[in-house]
Amino acid sequence: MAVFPRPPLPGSPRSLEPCLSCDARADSVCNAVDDEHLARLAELAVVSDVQAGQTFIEEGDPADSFFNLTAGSAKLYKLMADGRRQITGFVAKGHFLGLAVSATYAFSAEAIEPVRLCRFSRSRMFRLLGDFPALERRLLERAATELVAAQEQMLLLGRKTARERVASFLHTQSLAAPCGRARNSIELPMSRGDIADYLGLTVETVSRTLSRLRGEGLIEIPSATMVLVRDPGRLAVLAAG
Amino acid sequence: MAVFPRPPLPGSPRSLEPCLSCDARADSVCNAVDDEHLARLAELAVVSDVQAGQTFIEEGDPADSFFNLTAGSAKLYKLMADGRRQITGFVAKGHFLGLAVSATYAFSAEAIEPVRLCRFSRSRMFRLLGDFPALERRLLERAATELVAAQEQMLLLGRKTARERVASFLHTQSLAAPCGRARNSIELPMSRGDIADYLGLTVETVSRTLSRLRGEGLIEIPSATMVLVRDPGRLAVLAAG
DNA sequence: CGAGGGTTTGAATTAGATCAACTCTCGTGG
DNA sequence: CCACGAGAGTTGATCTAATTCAAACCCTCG
Repeated sequence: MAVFPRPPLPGSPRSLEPCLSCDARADSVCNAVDDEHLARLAELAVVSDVQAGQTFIEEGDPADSFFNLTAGSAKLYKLMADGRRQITGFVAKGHFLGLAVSATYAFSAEAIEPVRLCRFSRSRMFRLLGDFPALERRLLERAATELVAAQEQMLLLGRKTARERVASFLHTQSLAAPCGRARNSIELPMSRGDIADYLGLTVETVSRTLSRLRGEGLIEIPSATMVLVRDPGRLAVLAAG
Repeated sequence: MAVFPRPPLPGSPRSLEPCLSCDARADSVCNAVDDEHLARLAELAVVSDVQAGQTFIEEGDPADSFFNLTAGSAKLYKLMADGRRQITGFVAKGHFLGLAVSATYAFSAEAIEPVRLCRFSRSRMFRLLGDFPALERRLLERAATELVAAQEQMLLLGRKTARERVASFLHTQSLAAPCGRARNSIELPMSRGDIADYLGLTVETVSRTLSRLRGEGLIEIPSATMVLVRDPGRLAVLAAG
């Protein structure tokens, strides 16, 4: 459970400080803006906290804001009328949200762990973007990166077996590990249900598949939220099909 | 079979003309550049033609070029080692390709119908982009649009039934119809195999599902490459699940 | 006319879903 | 401290949607 040293006061006077000292800055598009101009960005940002389990973007709502996630983690998803859900991604510190061109959000977002985020007015942000080409470039790079990830996920969802999907997921998670964590140790803040909805499977299949991988000595599962990769090589091979 | 009035001569002197008179310009990111500056763009463009069935981007190859598709249509896809294929999108006139941030292409591209395309050196293009913020903005918009489409496709691949997938595909195709075509008439330049690899299904399932939709009076199939939507409303409902 | 794609249809098979039971964990309160 | 309950996770048995295997059926083109 993350604890925030500086609980945000809604409507509190904005200052440059939160941006300069933001520990998500290095991972974020914001670091395309140098210290001296950061104030322009900071005065647009409204910081807010979101509890675990709370939805902070609702698909179909007017897309007024950009978001920058500065702490915690969240899931992005789309829902069908009957409740079927597809999680399109998990996002962590430094991730930028709300690039949508349309007037409404194309997905929902819900905090998995307590989240802190910077909210920017879309219209003001767009105006600002004109003055910061480096920032815009960074956004373009991010979008391109996400597009590549999305294509990889389409391959997974369209063509991989359950086994390959779970292996791919573990493989990707182990690569995306925040540095300074034990090698081959994967933290899974999301539930099995979330993993299932991300991989286009059911909870049961995810659970069974994990158990089987454990039975084969590829991984260990010391607790439900932690996986140790015993054999990264074989896992990678499995993931690739 | 499209016939090009002006067969490109490789190495032919580049002029502004091909850009000014390009009939893909209206659909393309290029129209963010006004007439007087178009020359800057034109001098970077190398026009080339690609036959149907020919691959013009190979996954894993060095990503040296951007492409702008000015005629014809193509499929983008990823392959697994054993030949499984996921088509991540079909692209037509006006589509921009090759935004990848990494040093290599993340997907392959193959012409479905004869394709004409403008090739731009990535490095030169990026340099140029600095002088044309409107162009860069347009790229960002495109990327965002594609990201939204990709999320929709993930929902389809992860959570929709075969019936819903085929209905969604027909629905989307009917919306993306080039204007000036008969309402409710869908041209399908791609094969059943391509559709299957796009929807994460087999050829047989696609064929069976189409037949069933026809049996139910939702569509007509006057030829393999043409579908008439009899009941767009019910199709849309089906597509949504 | 016949060869060879692409497409359609049918029968058998199976990976994963569904349904159902059980376990584990963890927080609450007696 | 332990009993209890609720939710998440696991495991087993059955079922089914879609795949696989197999056989026509078309078009198109030489």
